[in-house]
Formats: sequence, C-alpha cells, structure tokens
Amino acid sequence: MGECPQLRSDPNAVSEALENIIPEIAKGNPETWEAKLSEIAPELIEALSVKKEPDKGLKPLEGAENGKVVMRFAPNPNGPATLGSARGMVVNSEYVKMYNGKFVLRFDDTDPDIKRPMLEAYDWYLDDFKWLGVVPDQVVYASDHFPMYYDYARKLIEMGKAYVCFCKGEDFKRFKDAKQACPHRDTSPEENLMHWEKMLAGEYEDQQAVLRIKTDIKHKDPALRDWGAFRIRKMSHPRPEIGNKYVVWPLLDFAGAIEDHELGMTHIIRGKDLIDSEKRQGYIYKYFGWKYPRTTHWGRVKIHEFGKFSTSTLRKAIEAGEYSGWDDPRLPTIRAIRRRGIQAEALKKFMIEMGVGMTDVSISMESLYAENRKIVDPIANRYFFVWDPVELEITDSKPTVAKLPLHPTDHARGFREIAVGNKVLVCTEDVEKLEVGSVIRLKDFCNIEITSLSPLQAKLSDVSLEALKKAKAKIIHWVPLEGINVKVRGPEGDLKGIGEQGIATELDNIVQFERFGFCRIDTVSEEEIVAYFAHK
RNA sequence: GCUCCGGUAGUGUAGUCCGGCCAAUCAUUCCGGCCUUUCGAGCCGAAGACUCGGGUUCGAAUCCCGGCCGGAGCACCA
Repeated sequence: MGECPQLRSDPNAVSEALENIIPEIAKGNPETWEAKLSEIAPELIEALSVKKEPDKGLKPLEGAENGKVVMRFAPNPNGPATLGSARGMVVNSEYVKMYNGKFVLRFDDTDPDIKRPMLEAYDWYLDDFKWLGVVPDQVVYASDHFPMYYDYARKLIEMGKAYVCFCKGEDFKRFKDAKQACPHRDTSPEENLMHWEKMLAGEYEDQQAVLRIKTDIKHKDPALRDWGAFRIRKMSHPRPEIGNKYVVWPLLDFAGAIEDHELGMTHIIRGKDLIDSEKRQGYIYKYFGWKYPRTTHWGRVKIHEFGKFSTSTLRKAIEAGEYSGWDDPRLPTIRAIRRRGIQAEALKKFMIEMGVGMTDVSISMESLYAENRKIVDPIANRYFFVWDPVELEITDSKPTVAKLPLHPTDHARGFREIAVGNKVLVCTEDVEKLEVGSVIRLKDFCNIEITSLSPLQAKLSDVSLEALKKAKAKIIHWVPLEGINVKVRGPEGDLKGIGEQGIATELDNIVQFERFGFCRIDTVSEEEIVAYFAHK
C-alpha cells in the first residue's frame, strides 16, 4: 500500500483479500512461487534479486548546496588530537569534501589558564590533518582576533545588550538561579563603556569583573540566563606573538559566535556538550541580525579499551612518567595510533561508520582494527619474530639458505632468504608441550622430529609436508641464531624477542609478525629494532 | 533543583521527518564448517534487536501521552 496509494481507499478489502490468499500461497514452496511469478508478472522476477543496499557513508547534510558549504573544526590545542577529536576532524572534513565546500581549521585558543594551549599542539593538529589527507582551506587562530572581539563587545555594550558585572561568581549564581537581575544589570551603556575600558586597561584585578551578555534573566532554562562573555586574567598567552598583550579574554560562546559568523559558517557539527551554545549565542545573532549556521550534534564517545580520558588527565600521567609521551601506544591519541600503523583510511571509515547520532556510543577498538586489517593485510610483508626465545638444535642439518615468501598469497612481492646453521630460535610456549618423538613443521623451512627436550634437540624428519598437515601437526615459526633484537611496544606493554634480519629494511612500514600480529617498524638501529603493535 | 536531548542484536549503524515496500539493513563480535605451510586473510553457514505501558489507526520501530533508563547544560573551561 505504500507503493500503491489507490489501494488505501479501501484498506479493509485489501487486508481481507490478503487473509484469503495467504494460506493458499503458504501451501507452495519457493520454486512454485517463482514459477508462478514468472508466469503472471515476469517483470518482478528481477526485483527479487535486487538487494536492499542501504546508503553507505554520511547522510546528506540538510540544506547543503554544492560549492557553498563552509564548515570548521575548532579544537583547543591544549594537547594533541585524540580519538575523540578524530570524529570532528573526519566528519567535518568529509562533509566539506562531499559538497566541494570550504574547510576551516580554527584554533580556539583563548584560555591561557585552565585549558592553556600547548605550543607544539598547533603543529600536531596540522600534521594529523595532513595524515588524514585533509588540507584545510584556511587556518585561523582565535587568539589573533582579540581586537575584533573587543569591537563587537563594545557594540553590544552600546546597544545595551551587554554589561560589566562585578558580582562574585557564587553571588551571581544565586541571582541567576532566583531569576533575579544582579545589581549591575541595569547600569547605563555609558557607564558600562567606562568599566569596559578600565577592564581593557588592566585597571581591575583577576576575577573582579566580567562582561555579560544580556539575555533573559527570567528564562526558564537557567543555562541561558545572562552568560559571561569576557573575563580578566593577567597571564601571558603561550603564543609569543600574543604574549602579554591582553588581560581581557573572551569565553568560548562569545569568541565562537563571532568567529562562526565572520567565517561564514553554513553548518556546524559538534558534540552535544555544546548544544546549548546555539541558544546562548542565538542572542548575539539576534542582536546583530545574523543568521545562525545549521547545527548537528553527536553524543559522547566511549572506547571500551580506554575508558574515560581527558586531555588533562593524560597530561598529568605523562608528566608523572607513566607514559613515554603523547604517542605512547597505550594512549588514545591520533599520534599514538598512527605510530602503531593504523591507516588514515581505516580511521576515517571507523568514524564515518559511527555516524552523527545524538546517542552516546560505546565502541570497541576491534572495529577500527578490523578496518585496518582489511587495508593492511594485502600490503604487509611477513616476518618471523620470536618472543621468549629458546634454542633448538637440529643435529643432522647442514647450513643452508631458507627461502620464504614475503606474502602468503602475493608471491610476486618476492622472497626473504635466511641463512640457517643447525640451530634456530623458537618461542618457548611453542615447544613447551612437545615430547620426544613429536613431529612439527618449522614454517617455510623443514619438518623435524624432537629427539631431546633438554637440551632441546631434533632431527630432520622424512615425513612429508602433506602427511604432516594431514596429521594436523604444529607449524611454528622460527628465527636463525643471527637475528636482531626486537622490542614490540603495544597497548599491553613491551615485549622483547628476536626477529629475522630482513625486518631492518622495513623502517616505517607495517609488517605482520606471523602468528603474532601487525606492527609498524618504528626505529631501526644496530642493536635493536623497535616495532609498535597495531593489532592481531 | 531547573532546562534540554536520546533509547533498534554484545557493539556500532540503516529505517523514524512523510505509518503499510520491515518476518527490520549493513558492519563488527561470537559460534559452527571449509580453505590456508601464520594464531592473519578468504569462503560458507548460524545466532542475535525495535526500552516499557497506554492511546490514535484497517495497520505503529515510525505519530501522541506517560513511566523507566541513559546523557548533556546551568563555569570568570573548551
């Protein structure tokens, strides 16, 4: 009936007809149904094989016109981008790409105190965007725009829409909660202007005065009543070009409101923690007669493996020496997962798959790993890495060169050649359950039969590989005695072992240590290779 | 306390605006099986969900009301 509106004129008759026909149809089977269908309505046969293909990727942006979309990502660079930031980075930039619009990276860096920007972090954001393959059309620093903010503030004061408030924080809260105007609310614009000039001139102390936007002090939502727009903080800004220039700092809702308008934002997508900003900033937009961008919000993201984290708690832990830095593989920063070899494309898919729902999500890194594995499996060369190594002597073998494929299915990639004497190293856990007489396979090398457990010795076995496989014998990996020290750093901590020499040629590449997992080769030196673990 | 928002398989999503193409999509996870000289990949199969209660309607995941649960805001943080 959805397709044939004319049937709706008499729905009772339709359902009655269905009641009668269904038992009859149920007597048949799929084959007779199909035969019958091709008899009475062959054109519908095709429809049977058409699978419902849901829309992949991001849903269309409401009101978006090709070429006219302007969006931004506006972080405070008080630390590096985290997995949480990645959502904003990916979703916003993808939409801009979708509509051939303009993408702005704006640093909302106007708090020198509680969320003080970190000088290095500005570049880290740029770098992470580069990695994502995103080139912002414009990079903006809110801290460059104090004069503009001051201008608009002055206008609002002149319009009687803003006032300098000298209440102590808790006093103002009391007034506000009681829906009462504080004693400063009705000060004349002239007087406010004077106080404002004094604020700017540094004549008031920290916390002594604040500029408020006049909204509706009786509004039923307390979040909207006369919110603060500027405060005094006699501190320097970490950016040298700003330094000690200013003592009056704009708050987020004010700076953001001005910026979004000045930059011509058409759409804003951000976390729902900022959902009230729209209503607060709406007053400014109304006073100036501006049009507010269309907004979309998403819920909180929690990642199973990392639990709750915030930039400030991470910073403390790093400063306390619990982590090696912001790219420690145990951390949920973009820098860390990059270092582990997670591909930008995998992160993008992961974020896009998550969508922009308002519901809070609790997602597992497994999905990210699954995406990454799909990308990395075909391109990663294979190597052997033996952890917890133990020596195994093959008493009757002669020195030889083993030839192993770099990739299990793509042999065109070539081979690795390993010179082996009559001793190899294997993982202790692989030989623990063996007994004398056990026959196993050294992968891509030879079959052996254990002849002694201590010392661990074996002899070449004449059992064929086929027979061995049939018997489901163990196939283990190994390295020659002449291996390189390898340290794998991962979310679960460090693991040391020996790897084959060829790994040294894979600096910066993602490889698979067989039977272990995918790793990115991070550093190579004479004495040690450091690999970062991505996932199994 | 006041205000706002949300609730589809273990997880994440599609569908909700505009009620019938929904016996509800896709992915991941898990479980079987096949294949493979890796514990990787691939292939086949299976399992698994509309928060609850009312109402409107011929018909509700979809609309309305209420409950329950969860989240956010009420900062001189972003």
